[in-house]
Amino acid sequence: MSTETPAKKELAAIKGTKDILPGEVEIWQKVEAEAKRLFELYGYRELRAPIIEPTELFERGTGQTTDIVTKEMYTFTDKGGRSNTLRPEYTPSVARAIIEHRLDLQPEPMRYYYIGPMFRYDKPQKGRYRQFHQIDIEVFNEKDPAIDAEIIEMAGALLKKLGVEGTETLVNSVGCRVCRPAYSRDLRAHAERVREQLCPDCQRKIAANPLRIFDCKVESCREQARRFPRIMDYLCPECGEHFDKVRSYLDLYKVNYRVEPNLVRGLDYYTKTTFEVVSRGLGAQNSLLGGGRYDDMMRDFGGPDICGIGFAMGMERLISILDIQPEKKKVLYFAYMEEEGKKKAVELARFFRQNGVECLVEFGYKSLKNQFGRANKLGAAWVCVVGEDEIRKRLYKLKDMTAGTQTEGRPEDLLKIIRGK
RNA sequence: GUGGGUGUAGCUCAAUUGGUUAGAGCAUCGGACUGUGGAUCCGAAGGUUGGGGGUUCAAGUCCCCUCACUCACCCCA
Repeated sequence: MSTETPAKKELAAIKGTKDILPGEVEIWQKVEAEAKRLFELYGYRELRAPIIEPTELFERGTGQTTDIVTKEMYTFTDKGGRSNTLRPEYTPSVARAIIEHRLDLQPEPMRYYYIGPMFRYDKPQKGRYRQFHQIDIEVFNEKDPAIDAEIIEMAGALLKKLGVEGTETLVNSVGCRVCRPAYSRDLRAHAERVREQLCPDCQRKIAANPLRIFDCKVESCREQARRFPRIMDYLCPECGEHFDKVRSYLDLYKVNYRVEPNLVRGLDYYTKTTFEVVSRGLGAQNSLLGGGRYDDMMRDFGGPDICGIGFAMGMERLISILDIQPEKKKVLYFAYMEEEGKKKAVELARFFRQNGVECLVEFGYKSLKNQFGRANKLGAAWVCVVGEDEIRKRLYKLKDMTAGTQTEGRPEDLLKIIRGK
């Protein structure tokens, strides 16, 4: 609105978003590569859905009553008057894609993974951003409890592969449409009876989300919560048996986990199994990944009656606790003299690149000393000198910047030296 | 949305009770050094002290507003 606003401010990345710059981006690439490799080992395939979806997809999928839908969505009206939303989570998009393309009629297993940005209009803090990235896993049409255990094991395998330590795996069952209503009713009634002993926050939660009272930090609330009914006592035979089997498969997979009866995920659609991996060192937002089963979503969308299960891992959170050094790149830097040298350097770089060597030719010619200085500063592994003598003899100098040694030879000879390194 | 903390050069930080022209290290660029890097020395550039208003002879410093970052609540990955 004001033209006097300083450019610095105008040009800043918007709140809750950030640039991932060279130097850090290599870590992201590494994590992405490891995740993809691992997921493919379990038979998962990448499914890339759009970043924007009809708003209704999340209203119906994520749930009308969730915080995500009621106050955190980036929603806008397009030129055709349609309401679109930058996806706040990925699961509804996959469900939509399956229905739209009838993937349930294909012979391939419906096991999908995806890595990409999600958007939630939250107030940013440690481990929470408005644009953040998730590694997402979805499996459809596998109702056997073995798959519940398998994806938990797979999540653990990825964390282990990346060297993540100090995590704890929490598992719970939230029941289904048969058994949960009775539990919710009893829990609410129970909380209502002791309303006066609860903090104002929890009094509000009685109506909104009574399960949340379990993790209040106020002592009086904790005291009361200990006497609240437990979901485990309400599970219907089907859910109870399912949960028992999940646990026995987790044991089979040798997964270390803890049953956390108060674990409730913030999305409406979960049924039966829910789980979460938390990590020390993440501050208040200690959930590294969370997921669960959602057996009713597809039917609710008017699609085939097939179940689903999945999890989402927060990449920013994951990377913030990783301690990995990106591999140092081996670069061949060209130092040349005069126009003739520059052209020859370009030509040589083409040869080396075709043979898989990363080359850097910078075009602001200065002194050789200056170019060596640049190469040193950039951490180049080698410098190839292209000057008058070299061009005349067709023998080029190659200096090993670490050892400080220099040899001379034809491009093919130099390539052998570089490869032998 | 609510609350706390912090905003000085690209980065990390100085600047006495409010008192001269806001400094230093690192990084950048140039030079010493015209076919060979790292070291050293010299020099340059870099700031509306986040922005706006107020108090004052005088504000980086005090007050108010605002913005950003950050931590926490709520909630979530």
